[in-house]
Amino acid sequence: MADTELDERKVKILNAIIKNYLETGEPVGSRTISKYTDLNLSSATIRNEMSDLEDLGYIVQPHTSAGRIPSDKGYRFYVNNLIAEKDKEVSDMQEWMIEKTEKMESLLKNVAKVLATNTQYATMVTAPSVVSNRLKFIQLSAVDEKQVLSVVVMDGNIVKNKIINVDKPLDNETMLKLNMLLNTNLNGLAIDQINLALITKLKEQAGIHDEIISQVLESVAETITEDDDLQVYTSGATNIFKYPELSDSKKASELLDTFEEKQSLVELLSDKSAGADENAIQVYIGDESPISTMKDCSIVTATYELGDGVKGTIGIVGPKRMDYENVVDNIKSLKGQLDKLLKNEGKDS
Amino acid sequence: MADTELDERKVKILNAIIKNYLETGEPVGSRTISKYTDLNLSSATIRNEMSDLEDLGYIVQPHTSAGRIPSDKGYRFYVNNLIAEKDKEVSDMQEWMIEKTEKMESLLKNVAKVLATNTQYATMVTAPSVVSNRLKFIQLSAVDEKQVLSVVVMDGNIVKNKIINVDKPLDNETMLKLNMLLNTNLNGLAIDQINLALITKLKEQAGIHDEIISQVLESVAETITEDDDLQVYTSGATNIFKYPELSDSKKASELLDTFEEKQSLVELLSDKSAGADENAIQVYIGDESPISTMKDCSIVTATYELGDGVKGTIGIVGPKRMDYENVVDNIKSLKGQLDKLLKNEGKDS
DNA sequence: ATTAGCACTCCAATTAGATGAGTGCTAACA
DNA sequence: TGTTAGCACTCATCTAATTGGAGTGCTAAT
Repeated sequence: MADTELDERKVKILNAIIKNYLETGEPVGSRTISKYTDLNLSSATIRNEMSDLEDLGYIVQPHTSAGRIPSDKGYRFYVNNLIAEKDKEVSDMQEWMIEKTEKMESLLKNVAKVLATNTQYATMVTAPSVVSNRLKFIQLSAVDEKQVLSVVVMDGNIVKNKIINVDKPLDNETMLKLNMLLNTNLNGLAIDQINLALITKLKEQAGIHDEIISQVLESVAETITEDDDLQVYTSGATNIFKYPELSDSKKASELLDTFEEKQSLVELLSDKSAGADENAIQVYIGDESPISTMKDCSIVTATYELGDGVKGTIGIVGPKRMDYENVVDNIKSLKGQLDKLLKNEGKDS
Repeated sequence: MADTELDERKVKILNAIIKNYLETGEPVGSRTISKYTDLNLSSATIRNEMSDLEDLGYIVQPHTSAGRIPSDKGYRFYVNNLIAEKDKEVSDMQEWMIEKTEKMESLLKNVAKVLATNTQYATMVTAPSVVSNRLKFIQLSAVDEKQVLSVVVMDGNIVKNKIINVDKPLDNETMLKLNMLLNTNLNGLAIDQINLALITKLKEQAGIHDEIISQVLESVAETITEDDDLQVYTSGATNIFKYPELSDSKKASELLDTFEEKQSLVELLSDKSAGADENAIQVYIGDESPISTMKDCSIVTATYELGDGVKGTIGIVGPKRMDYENVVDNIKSLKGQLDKLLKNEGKDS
């Protein structure tokens, strides 16, 4: 549709306006464009074209007799073209990051940090959602008379533990039996494969200890789903102060608040409403954002995968005039690396 | 010393000035004090006294012909008196918080949050330092051929795990033996009790598996000390926007940065230089702060204990005109609860 | 279709008063 | 001797008026 209403010259001018605005953050006038582009057109001509572009809704004037700035529609046009263009290459950088992959947690923290440093925007990364991730290992151990420790290891060496209280001590034999039972039946299963039938079967086999099994299972489920909703690592939130249009006290405070609160970030990152292609990079511009405190921002998100199921999400929040090109590149690169890193289960330590 | 250079009337006036400034955040003038206090003195007299107080360094004028605001020395005087006065009572509130004590981590997050909500300042809490904390339980398990999972449980149910790579698979028997060895020798020991002699002894007993033992021990040490330095939970950092004197773009950005970076917070919270009494509440006012970005803030910290050794620290950062009284009360109350909660090892779930 | 020229608009920065809270000092008073 | 009233003075803050300049829209000429 854009192709029909914009001729080539308008596209060029629009791009020039946006690029210039991305750099300066100031409204851009006709004279600037007249020189900035290689079109060799006078400012007057540019003015006419700009007037058209404004009518079409791609740019707006903050006030009469100011330059133009891109509207959300303008940004959208720019981004769409950009992504279409860039969808081939996935560069390899930041390899160094992989060294420090001791734990999922520190890995993700690092990812957020690297991304924030590279882009100078605020970033966030969700921990892989364990849905459709596979169990690798389960172990119960008696810590003392009344406490049992359950350790669950998932693919990708995500380890979770939980302490369960029991009424009376479990003897060694029972412990062994339960461990055997759990491992033989559950190993290699994805979470959503643990259904009621399986649970019933397990309980039967546990005999008089069925109650313990159910407690354990409950705790396993709990262990896994627990506060997965809350596992978001953020970094570079204070970068927003680098952009005057976001750093007035009220806006900055609200923004930083949502970054600290994290809950709404989870919702944002797990938002599947808009995007058709699950696997692609999502861009929310201004009002497109599902979070009201980010109406003046743009958000770029992408999901990374592990094994078969969809896993986690990385996201970047910045001003609308963010350097989409750089951001998309960075996210793609990181996404690629995470995919690779997490699928390769041999790698760990 | 303060007693010698300040007579009772000056103290009253100084207190009045500080209290008023705590409320308003505006420089306070002589007329205000003249009415505010029950001294029945004219503004002129107050002016004379204020002039004296300024000479003595307790208050300063932001500029000629403005009211006075407390200097760091003034705050210090106020705080010293305050704490001396309040050192008896430890109130009990926020009992509800205890319910959610599933894990140390979420507990501490909650502590930070509660404190931030109650005080409206920025707060931070360090995880208990495991030095001189006792080992309760160790378990090694083979996850697959090349990976061994080590789980370490400390007093207070702090659980840490780590995956160790091994060259060749360990058979069940060896595993059992190693577990036995580790648990019989190490359980109940504090970290600093695991010395070279003990390690040598363990290795000897492990026979041909001494290398594995040393790997495991290394990993245990690593597991425990790992990034304990980095375990700081913060909350309410954005509260600083509530205080105009801190919320100009530059200051706010720097402050929030140190809160995000966390590393310097660790140093701050583990700073033992100033305070004589380890167990008391520490107050840093303005320049007394070891962190340069907090020169315009005041910081209140306190340590909480578990078992025998010193444990973690809680801290509050706010404007110099913070409500010291409320803050101290809150910290004391929380400190008391944490002490109680963590010492009582029966409680868990 | 493009361009030069010009009047017009409006933001942003500057300046000039005006305001008022607060001080320091002096002189009078109890 | 300590306290108070009075007064001149300072200085941040607020308001309004002034200005400069960037940028536009329109028109007429090329």
